[in-house]
Amino acid sequence: MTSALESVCREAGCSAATVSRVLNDSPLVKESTRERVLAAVTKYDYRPAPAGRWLRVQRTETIGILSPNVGSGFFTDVLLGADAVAMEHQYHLMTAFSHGPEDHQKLFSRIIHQRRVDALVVLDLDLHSHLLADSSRWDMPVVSVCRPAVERGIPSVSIDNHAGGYSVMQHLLEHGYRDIALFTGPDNNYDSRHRLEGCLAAARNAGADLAEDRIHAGWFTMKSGKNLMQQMLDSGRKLPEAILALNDAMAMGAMGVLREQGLSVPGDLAIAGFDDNEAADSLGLTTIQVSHNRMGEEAVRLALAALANEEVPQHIVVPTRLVVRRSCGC
Amino acid sequence: MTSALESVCREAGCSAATVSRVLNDSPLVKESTRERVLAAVTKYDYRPAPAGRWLRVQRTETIGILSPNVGSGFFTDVLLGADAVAMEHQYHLMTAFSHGPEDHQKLFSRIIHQRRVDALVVLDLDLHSHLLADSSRWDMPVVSVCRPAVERGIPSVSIDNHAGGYSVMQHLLEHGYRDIALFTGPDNNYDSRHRLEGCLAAARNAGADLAEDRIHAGWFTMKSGKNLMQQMLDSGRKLPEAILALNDAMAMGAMGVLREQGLSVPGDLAIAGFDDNEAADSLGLTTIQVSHNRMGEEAVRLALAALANEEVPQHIVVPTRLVVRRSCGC
DNA sequence: CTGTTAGCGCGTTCAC
DNA sequence: GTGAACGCGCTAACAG
Repeated sequence: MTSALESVCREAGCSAATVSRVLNDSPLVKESTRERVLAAVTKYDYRPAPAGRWLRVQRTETIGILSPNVGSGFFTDVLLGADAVAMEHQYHLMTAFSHGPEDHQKLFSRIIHQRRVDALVVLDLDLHSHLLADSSRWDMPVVSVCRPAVERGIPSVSIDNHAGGYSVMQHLLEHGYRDIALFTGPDNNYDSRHRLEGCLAAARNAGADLAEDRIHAGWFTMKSGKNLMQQMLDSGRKLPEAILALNDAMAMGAMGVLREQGLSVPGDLAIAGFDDNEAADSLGLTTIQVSHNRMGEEAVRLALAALANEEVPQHIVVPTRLVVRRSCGC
Repeated sequence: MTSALESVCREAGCSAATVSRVLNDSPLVKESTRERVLAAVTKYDYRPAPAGRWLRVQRTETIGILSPNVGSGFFTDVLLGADAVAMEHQYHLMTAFSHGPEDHQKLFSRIIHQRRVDALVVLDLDLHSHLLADSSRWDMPVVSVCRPAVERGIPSVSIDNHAGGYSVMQHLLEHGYRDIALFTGPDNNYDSRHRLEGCLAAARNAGADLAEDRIHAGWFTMKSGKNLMQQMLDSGRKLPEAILALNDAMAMGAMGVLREQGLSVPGDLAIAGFDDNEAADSLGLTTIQVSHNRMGEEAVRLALAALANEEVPQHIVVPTRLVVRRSCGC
């Protein structure tokens, strides 16, 4: 059988090794030879099969991206940033989604243990699970996004949840609101906890006390925002002056219920969120903006640096920014 | 060097060939041997390196997914459906994004010509570009999502834009609205054209004529929805009774402007969209729902079928559904 | 500078 | 049923 490579060798009058050198930009090739080879490569439209290279160099030059969180624009934004950086470095991304915590194990073994990729970026997975137990045996760089896991020796990229919580709370306080209700995420949720701490710190600094029974835990979903709002209305208790939802999805859910009840935002009640998701602008929602794009970029940079055996910072914090719209009363 | 495979062979007292047979579920292995091998595999945690397999079988068992459209939940939904089906069949997805039309060429050559994947699902790319010229030479199954390319011999998955346009328009007409403005996408946009045709058909059937100067072309972005709405207000012309935006993003933009101007929806003006995106529910937007998930699933099914040399349908149309909320006046 | 050789780790004959 | 031998396509090491 006459492969394309053989044809190229014949045409260029050289061996396969030289063709390989030319295609890999080796400096050890005479200019005239290089030109002959490139001409032959073009003529026969020769493209090296990557599997051969993979086998030889023991690398796939592919980065996997694993995520449970695909319902919102968040994932998509991170992915786009990650893709851009991977692209620059001739790397590819492979995506995989866990369809629930039970799936993690299966995914990890398929992706990590099969060594189908060189490094792994993990989005928002609970790395404190048993999977982490043998992280040292993975023998593969893993970067965590949104779940700092420094104590495990896993570099991570996260956002400044504390500062974000602080500044949005501070803004509401500056409006003069004192009776502020908080819709948090699950108690054990990393983002929720840190955002909450930021809020409480801001309240403390302003000499405002947040009543414990004004803190309501939800699930960071639109539906749970709806539920919390509905419960608050049903309780018959006086409404707070403002609601601070620790993510936009819950804020959106709450706004939906208020709209249905004929209550106006911010007329009857101010609202603020956290995330600055796609809908925030059209809803006029005051919120905290995070560059998800940037998170993806930093994550891939960390992964690539680790692959190159460079020193990598253990933890990159991407800054947040308050975006003031009308829902807070501005 | 003592590889994990050698250890397994020694432990199980057999050759590498038998280990391979066991791991590939070959029926030609005695049960007792199989058990010994599996035990050894577990003991040494042996996992075949895929690169060797890829090289041997000339397949990567990976499906690439290529998309320019990552700003909304749409992409994410399709990806999730695609992932689920790929997963079932032990396939992986590799993602790549074109950052503008100039990029397509580069991406195609990296992904298709390098044969890094076995098949390619292309989202929403303009396949009528010059890239299609040599589609027959790709020698790789390509499935198009959102851009039927039957005439090119490329199977595709798309939504029933015509029926969707028809039913949402019909609904507005049933409300009694006659002066209806349309916000369309770019004139050359496939979805926009077909949705528009559906709308016009519905109007025709109802004996309602749509004035040409009530049809405004935008860019399917929130911003362009804002602009069109603002222009309409600035023109001083009497507002229409309803606005039908041919995607939700533009409807959201329009609603944002109306809110700023103190106009109420549907009080002063009814609005409907198309897509049923994430924010549609909280905005109370009447719209057309499409199962993006399903599109991803069908696309991967088509790709896998083509890889198995099965007969594949040339065109799968995913149905749409009218979702009635409050913005239309219901 | 270039060619020859060898081997990456599998799956697959073809003997036995 | 099983093992030995081969080769997938490429690149690193060494020789010249």
